[in-house]
Amino acid sequence: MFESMAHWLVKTEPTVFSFDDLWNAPKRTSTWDGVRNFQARNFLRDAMKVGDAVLVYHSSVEPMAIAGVAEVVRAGYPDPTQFDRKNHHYDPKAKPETPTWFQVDLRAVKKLKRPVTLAEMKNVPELSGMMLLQRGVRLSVQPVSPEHFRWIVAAGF
DNA sequence: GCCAACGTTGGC
DNA sequence: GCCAACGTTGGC
Repeated sequence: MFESMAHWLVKTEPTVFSFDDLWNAPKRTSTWDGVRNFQARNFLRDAMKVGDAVLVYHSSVEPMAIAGVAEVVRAGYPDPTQFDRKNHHYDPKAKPETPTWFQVDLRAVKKLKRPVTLAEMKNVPELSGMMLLQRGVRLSVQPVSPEHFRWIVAAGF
């Protein structure tokens, strides 16, 4: 079971929702909603499983960095914001019978003592294959190899 | 604030 | 089904 645990990275703009917000949420848990990209949706819907480990990355902020580690506590289920007309993420084409967008629930597990910055990661040869660091890749939910995951957690400890 | 890169939409 | 136009992401 443990060996099949997958590793992920999710991006968030901390001005909207930060790792600290997750850390301070009831039970340190929150839904991870609002993803509106099909490839990311597929990971949320089909691939992320309870117990999977997740790096939480802060984008569009100084410094851009991995802020902490979370775990999946509920696997993919329909994102209700797609049906909410008043929500910024409302999708008029989505139908409750056949939801388009999915979310998971995440629980904060570990706050890195030292955020691991994008600038730092770019200079680490071992991380050069990370999807996050590839030119033009802007997936907000992406898989991470166990090696890359371990390197980052160790660097931030 | 800029803009490269990418995803989506819609006319044809 | 092509592809130009448009919108978004997200680093710089």
